[in-house]
Amino acid sequence: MARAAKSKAAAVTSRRDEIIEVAAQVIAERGIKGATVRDIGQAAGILSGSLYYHFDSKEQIVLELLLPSIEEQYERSLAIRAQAVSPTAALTELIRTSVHETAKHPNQAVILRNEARTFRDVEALAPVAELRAKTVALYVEVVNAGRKSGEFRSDIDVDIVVRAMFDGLLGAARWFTGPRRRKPEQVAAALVDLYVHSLQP
Amino acid sequence: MARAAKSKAAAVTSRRDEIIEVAAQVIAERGIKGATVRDIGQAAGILSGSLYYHFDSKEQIVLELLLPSIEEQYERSLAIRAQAVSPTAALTELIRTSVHETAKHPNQAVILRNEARTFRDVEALAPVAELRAKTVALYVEVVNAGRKSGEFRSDIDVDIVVRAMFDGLLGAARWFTGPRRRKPEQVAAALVDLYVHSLQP
Amino acid sequence: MARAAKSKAAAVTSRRDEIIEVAAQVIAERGIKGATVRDIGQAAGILSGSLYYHFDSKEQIVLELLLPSIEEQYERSLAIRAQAVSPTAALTELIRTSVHETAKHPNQAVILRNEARTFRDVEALAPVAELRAKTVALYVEVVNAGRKSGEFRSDIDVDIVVRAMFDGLLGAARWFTGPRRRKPEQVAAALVDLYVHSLQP
Amino acid sequence: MARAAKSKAAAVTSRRDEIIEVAAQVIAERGIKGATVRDIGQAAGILSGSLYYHFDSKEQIVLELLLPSIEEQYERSLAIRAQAVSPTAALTELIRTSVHETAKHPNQAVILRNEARTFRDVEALAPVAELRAKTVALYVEVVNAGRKSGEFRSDIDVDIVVRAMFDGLLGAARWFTGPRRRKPEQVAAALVDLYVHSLQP
DNA sequence: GATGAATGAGCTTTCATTCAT
DNA sequence: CATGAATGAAAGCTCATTCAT
Repeated sequence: MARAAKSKAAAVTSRRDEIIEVAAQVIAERGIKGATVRDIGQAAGILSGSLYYHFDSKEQIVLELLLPSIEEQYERSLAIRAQAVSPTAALTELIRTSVHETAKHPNQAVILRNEARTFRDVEALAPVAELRAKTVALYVEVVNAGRKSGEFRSDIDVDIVVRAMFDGLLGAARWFTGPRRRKPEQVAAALVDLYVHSLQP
Repeated sequence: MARAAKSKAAAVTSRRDEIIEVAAQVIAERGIKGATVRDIGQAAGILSGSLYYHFDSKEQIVLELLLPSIEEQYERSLAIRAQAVSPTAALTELIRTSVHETAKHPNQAVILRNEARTFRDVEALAPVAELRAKTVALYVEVVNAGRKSGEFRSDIDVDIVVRAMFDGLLGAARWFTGPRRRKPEQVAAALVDLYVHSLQP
Repeated sequence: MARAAKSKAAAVTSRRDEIIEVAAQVIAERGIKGATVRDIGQAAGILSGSLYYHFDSKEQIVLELLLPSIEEQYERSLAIRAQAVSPTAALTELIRTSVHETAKHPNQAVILRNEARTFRDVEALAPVAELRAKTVALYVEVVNAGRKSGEFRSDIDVDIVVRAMFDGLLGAARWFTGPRRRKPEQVAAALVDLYVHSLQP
Repeated sequence: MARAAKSKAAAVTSRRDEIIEVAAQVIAERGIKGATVRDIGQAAGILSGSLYYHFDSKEQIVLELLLPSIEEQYERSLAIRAQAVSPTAALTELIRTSVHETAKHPNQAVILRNEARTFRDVEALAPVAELRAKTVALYVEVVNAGRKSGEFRSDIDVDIVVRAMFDGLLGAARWFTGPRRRKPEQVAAALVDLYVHSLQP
């Protein structure tokens, strides 16, 4: 009976989570506008109308599929900055964590990369846009700290550099899907090297 | 009369080009799927149906709006590689040109960045996808040449570095639209510095 | 100058008639609804808008293209009935004339056959429907006369027989267009034989 | 309860079939091009968009509405030819069956008569055109058999006669719709008499 | 007489969403 | 929980028609 209860509880969350996982894949492939609720339903093995038993709207599915992973990422980033012994160590760890997170949730990363405009325009997805902005701001702060401490070059345009870095990180999902795969460590190492090296005097 | 003839000649190409320019802006703002032909028509000051006097389909508008600028960019890239005195000079010039091109056609750049998936999936837009792939390949070749010549570090994953670089360049449109603008030279300099520096031993 | 005037006069009617002839072909091929004014214009070598210099509407083109030939046919039918020495001779001549007329204007015949419904429904084309009805009535009268005179069998349902005959005649255009052509005399003979023979005791 | 189950089972096929039946009527009245999906939806009591829950396209509706009845007719024709004791008997039965089938599905017959061109031109409707051609061919074979056996006159142009016959049969729907109705037996008898009589020496 | 550009109504189709069963 | 059927709004596109040049 403990077993039954457990599997029941598991199943309860599972159905929603299953749908979310499947939706992430479909939406990563076709975009938010391009992925229809029929597509999502079909991939989940139910009719599109049945999705509305689990979710209030398509937007809500998108939100629930993105929010946990970027919240987690943002909180980890906060922790990293708080605990890091130096800006260099902080940035290194931020990049590394970002890449590993992307490897774990490549579909979410793809959506995040491609639909920034949607997050700005669709009311319901504002939290996503907001967390993204906060994450970028955090990167900027770390780089600025490095400039002050002398670890990073001072003759750089921080905004431009950080945005370019961010764009590079957002594209990393490419290495964890489809053909030409890489190991997360490999990608993380390459990007840490690229960006940290470029900031050093 | 020379003047009249001239303005007449200008008007001949003008209507189509006007529409294309306006469409680029609308589509950059809302995406290919998100921008309706009604939106485009309204921005151009005509009814959506009237667009079909000038173009066969929405897809054709997208194609005509993208193809010239990426063709130009690709051909310039070929010329740069052919004429550059060294891989370092070549890469520097590639980045600089890319940024300036982006500054000249920011809407096209935004679309190019956000809709890569669409180019792959929509038959009619295949030429765009193809040119993009060829441009990436050209960057890879230049970086590889630099590694062989010893100008660039040999301990890098070229694919990862070039893709990250490309992602950074594709995002540059952000600095030429909306608020927080930068001068093209400034952005070009920052990105040249970022990427070339990171490749040097 | 007589020549010039003549060729001018000829040209004046010619343009309209040219268009009508070309329209007949296009409409026979694609139907009244299916043939667009663009199609017609293109076949005539002008833009669709230019058709409206010559005609008030698409409907008017259809009307002008059909009316002359069915008016002529109706009047000939009247004359035949008036002059014929017997119902058998009359029917024979009606069928023969109908086939030859069809051979001369196969496109009109095709339209007449396929769009009877349109003539009923479209106000402007009412004259066509009316003339058709009158022609059918004339056939009925001739057959009835033959029954009274004893030349034709009296044990037939005149309405049914005449309609079937008419359907057969309307389909004759098939032998004067496309592949598998026949000579008008051949078709006329075959149909005279078929229908007259079937009416004889 | 048996009753409930039955009506349920009936309802299962019912919705699609209801729509098809209603579409047949609307399309017979206005033609394939002239009948809009809105017309069909309205006649079926739903919005046009809802039709697409049941069918993929308007073309599919047309196909499903025609195919069963002409398939049935073709197969019956095959059976008749196989079982008939003589060409005369075969032709008699072919005509009789055709008329009764037309009486049962007058809307389909009207469409079949008026839209032959459409079946040729619209890819999706090719099966209809094909079956029609095969049916005509079958009639030709039967008449040819009769000529060889001496039952039918040998001095006729078989193609012309059979086509005229076919045109007459296709028009028979007129007697089963609107005013001036006839009983199927009456029409069948009249047409059998007309065509068989005309073929006999 | 003809063109080029546009209108406006209407077309087929798509899609997020709702709801009785 | 899920289905089957529908809604209603909106999408891309077509087409007869108009009109200044």
